[in-house]
Amino acid sequence: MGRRSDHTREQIHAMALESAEQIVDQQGYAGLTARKVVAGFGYTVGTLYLVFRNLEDLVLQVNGRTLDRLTEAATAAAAAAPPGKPRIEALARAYIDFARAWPQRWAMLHQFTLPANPPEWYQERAGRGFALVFEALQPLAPPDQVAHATFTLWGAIHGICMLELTHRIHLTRGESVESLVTSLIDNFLAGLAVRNRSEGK
Amino acid sequence: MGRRSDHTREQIHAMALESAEQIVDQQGYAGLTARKVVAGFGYTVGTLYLVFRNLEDLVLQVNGRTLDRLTEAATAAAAAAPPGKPRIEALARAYIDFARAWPQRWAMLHQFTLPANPPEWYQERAGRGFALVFEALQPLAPPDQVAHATFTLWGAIHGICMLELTHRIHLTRGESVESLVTSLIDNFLAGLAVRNRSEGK
DNA sequence: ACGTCCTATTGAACAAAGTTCAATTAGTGC
DNA sequence: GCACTAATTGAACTTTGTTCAATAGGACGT
Repeated sequence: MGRRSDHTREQIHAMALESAEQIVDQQGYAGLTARKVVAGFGYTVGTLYLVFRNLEDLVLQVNGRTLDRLTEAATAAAAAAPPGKPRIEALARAYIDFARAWPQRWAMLHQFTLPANPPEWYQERAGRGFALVFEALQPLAPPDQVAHATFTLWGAIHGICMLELTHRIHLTRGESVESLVTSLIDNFLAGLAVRNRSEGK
Repeated sequence: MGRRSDHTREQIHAMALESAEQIVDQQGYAGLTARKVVAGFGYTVGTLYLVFRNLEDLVLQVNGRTLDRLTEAATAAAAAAPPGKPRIEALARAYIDFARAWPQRWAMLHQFTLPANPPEWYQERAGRGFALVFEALQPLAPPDQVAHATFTLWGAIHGICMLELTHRIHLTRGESVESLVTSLIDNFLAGLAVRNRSEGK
């Protein structure tokens, strides 16, 4: 076949991303191949390289979308919760729910080896989640410690999710991710409050 | 060439693991190929399959060794520190130091997709680090909460390490991983103490 | 010394992967 | 209807994991 013009470049670009997401959902990152992606929307392999520099580029963009959706869910959750501790808990919950709803896309975020110099837009998108936690922590920590506490909480919640979702350690008994994260937040915020009180004296 | 008998199967097995580790250190998990591994100690590709079922098997065993070494370092660190909070801090430090010393091997631990049913020995080795934290937390949490607290701390420390080592978020200013982990431990343990005191009333 | 096994090791061969690009063919305009 | 153009193709190349018939070199008996 030759010229078809059934779709614009933008449409092909979008269809490729969606096809890729479907494959990742079903077969994981390891099951993603160039030929499968294009077969998913009725084109052949050469076409993929009209729209992406290479497979790495495609994966990077899929991950970018995943980050966007995660941020979107987290933003909505934060807006619906009252400020203070409930909002922190809502953010954590949103993160857990997202990872559970899209386990393969979430896993790909971490399995993919970023190129040496990740593009600007990717780092920007990855950082947006951080900003959400930062805002939510404002009323709970002294101004000069908010950034520090944000990194700590953010990393910690992520790490706990990882425990469950990689099945690297099997949580027995009542140790759900929810209860782990709840106790982390409880203890961390309680500790933050206590330590500031005693320092204030 | 034909029969050489320069090395026993055990020796070839060991040389392959070492060669693989060297490649991973230099070029990362993505740079690891069957032919490179055997070329590293002067054999050809077929030989690899005499000693490993496939590449996945090899990677699993390399990861097993990495886990062992991490556990070893952590055990030594825990033994050298007095019980209580200092021991927790020593464990965290050992984890951070290890990840910094062997960034590529550490990264491979997480980039590698475990097979559907990971072998028994792998899960056992992955769980040993957990036991160390569990013991160290004994004097700091009520018996029925130690396991819970262990999962929380373990996950949290891991998550914070991930922040730095994947360069997914750049830590600016004074936010070293050390200071983040220290504040996590401080706040978490302080919170644990406070909440238990008030519940005891 | 020599020939005969025997098996450890080889490396050619295959399938499947990413990537490229000359050829092709369906639109577009005259 | 014809020529032109560029969107799309898919064959071709490289590199990968994996297999296995062929081979070469050691061991052993005579």
